[in-house]
Amino acid sequence: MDTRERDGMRQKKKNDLLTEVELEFMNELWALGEGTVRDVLDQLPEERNLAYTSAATILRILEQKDFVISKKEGKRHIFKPTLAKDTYQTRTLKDLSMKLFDDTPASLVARLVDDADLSEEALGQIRALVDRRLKNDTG
Amino acid sequence: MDTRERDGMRQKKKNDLLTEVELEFMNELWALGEGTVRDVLDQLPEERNLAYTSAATILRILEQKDFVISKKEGKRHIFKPTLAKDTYQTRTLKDLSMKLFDDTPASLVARLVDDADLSEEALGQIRALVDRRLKNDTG
DNA sequence: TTTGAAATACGAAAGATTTAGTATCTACTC
DNA sequence: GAGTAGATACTAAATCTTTCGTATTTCAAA
Repeated sequence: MDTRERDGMRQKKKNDLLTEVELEFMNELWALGEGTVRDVLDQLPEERNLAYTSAATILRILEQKDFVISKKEGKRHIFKPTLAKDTYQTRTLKDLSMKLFDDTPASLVARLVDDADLSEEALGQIRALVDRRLKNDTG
Repeated sequence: MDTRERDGMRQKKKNDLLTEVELEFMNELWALGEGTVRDVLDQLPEERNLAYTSAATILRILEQKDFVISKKEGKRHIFKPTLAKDTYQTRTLKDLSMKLFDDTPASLVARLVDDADLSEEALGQIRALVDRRLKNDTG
């Protein structure tokens, strides 16, 4: 009934994307470089009001899923991302492009530049980025 | 303890993003324009193997969440998206930009054009899009 | 008008995610 | 060494997501 249960493959639903809360935590760790439960918790906005043990649980889960590793220093754990934010950004864009933009990245950018809210400045930056990349490839 | 429970606001956790399976279904509806449970089910890939009643449930949930409306025709329901795919694409990009790209769309595009897998063709298309938008704004 | 195939309505099991409580451990201070 | 502040380990409740079964309804053919 479930694909994963057949013929002994038994892979645990390749979950290479972060959940909402996991991403929230990874963002703090990416900003910090590394940190303890307390460090991450202190980065969260005032109104977040998350229990210390909840934060510890999230980090434990991130470690189980191999998004972070931890080393012990004294009595506390220090957590560090196992992948760069860049890498995860690329992965996410590929996924989004596939699921919502017919696997054509150009249409993703099309939607973005059609967005009325996009500033002239942002538009200029985008153009510069594309130009640079095109030059580097051909030159 | 939960923000939504305070001071009578009682808004049901503004959930303007689709879950994975919901998106899968909306993609079919966007492609079809509109359709019955059977129509959508028939669009899904062979190996998906989803029970008819499961599909019906997903569509019911989508209607509860106001992503689709239905009209009755004979004994069956015909479901139709309440928002255009374009609109949802923009919404998703805003969300992603905020959560993973420091709210700067340019850095999202930066990551996209830095992706080695991106074809020359896609890059050209992207450039054309940006150029056109810039011309339209200034001209 | 009976009846049967196909549709809907409803409920709920199973799994994933988010949050937090209780128990335990650890290092420092006295 | 005993006590304690603060950390981790483990368990689990609450909610959300995904899936499907059973009961009921509906239209149309015989």
